[in-house]
Amino acid sequence: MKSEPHKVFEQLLNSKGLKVTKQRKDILDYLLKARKHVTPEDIYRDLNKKDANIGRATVFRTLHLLENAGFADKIQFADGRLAYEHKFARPHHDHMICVECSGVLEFSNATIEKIQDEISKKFLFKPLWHRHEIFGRCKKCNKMD
Amino acid sequence: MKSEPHKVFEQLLNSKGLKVTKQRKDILDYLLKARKHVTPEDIYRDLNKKDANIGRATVFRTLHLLENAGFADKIQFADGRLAYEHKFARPHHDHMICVECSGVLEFSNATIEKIQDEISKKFLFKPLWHRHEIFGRCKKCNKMD
DNA sequence: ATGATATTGAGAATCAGTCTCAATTATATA
DNA sequence: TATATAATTGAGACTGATTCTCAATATCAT
Ligand SMILES: [Mn+2]
Ligand SMILES: [Mn+2]
Ligand SMILES: [Zn+2]
Ligand SMILES: [Zn+2]
Repeated sequence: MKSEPHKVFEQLLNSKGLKVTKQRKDILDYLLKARKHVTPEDIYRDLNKKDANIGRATVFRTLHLLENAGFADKIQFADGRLAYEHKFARPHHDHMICVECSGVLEFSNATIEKIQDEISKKFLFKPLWHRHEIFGRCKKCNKMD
Repeated sequence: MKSEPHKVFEQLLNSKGLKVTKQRKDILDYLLKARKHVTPEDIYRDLNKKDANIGRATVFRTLHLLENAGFADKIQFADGRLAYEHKFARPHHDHMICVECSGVLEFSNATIEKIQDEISKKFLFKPLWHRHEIFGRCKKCNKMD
């Protein structure tokens, strides 16, 4: 049984004349099953632990594909590292990122989103996407100092 | 006559047992005079046009120093490039960044800032800094498509 | 002026990400 | 199913940004 996200992804590939490959399916799968934001290197390492070998280039290519299609989003830790999460059946949200443990808390606030749109309009700026990241110390890391 | 920011910077250096060097003064000066967000490479290139030569390493080292001291902030363009601006007598603000021309518009909104703090508190997250960047097309680039 | 110490720039090293290209794979069609 | 065509792949070279190393130099307290 093929999950809904896989179906949707394959429809996208078909509609663009792209091919449904094992690598693309594996990477989407990995993102769907991940419980946290994962780095390209996580994906590369973990998928190569199993059977198949998959190239780094393919990991990056596929992440870009998913991102451009609106199926994945990225966040950036305090040290610059990028991490991805899938967007299937997940509403938009922003992040609080711990500078100690790189733990991520998610939040969303309708008022903030509304004000953003008003500001954009005022400046005649056409917003495409945004990132709103709060860096600090999570509850746990705060206690330990 | 030494400007206030230079005085403050030198106080910081003294208080940390660091030395007041020509390179550090030149880089601060460059930031103070820049009318826009500048990249490390901008600084490196322009300062080397004149007399002195200054190493790339020193540019990065000094930017980190200023950033950690709270005297400079960075933003990141859609393609990942970093740019800096000084924070002397400039209140906090966030950015709208054009994905076409990398032009930057600045905004600040007290309500958004307040809600952020409330959210942080709710999650027992201790915020240190944040970035709120809206990517899209500026008025000019929007017209041209 | 001297000496202790911090700073410097050149260039090597690192790192994430991109590019190249020959071999492989997916898919449409017969 | 076999074939033809075009997209995809992984290895590894390459890139650009940043960091590191270290011997030479500059700063500053004395
Ligand atoms: Mn998230
Ligand atoms: Mn700004
Ligand atoms: Zn933490
Ligand atoms: Zn623009």
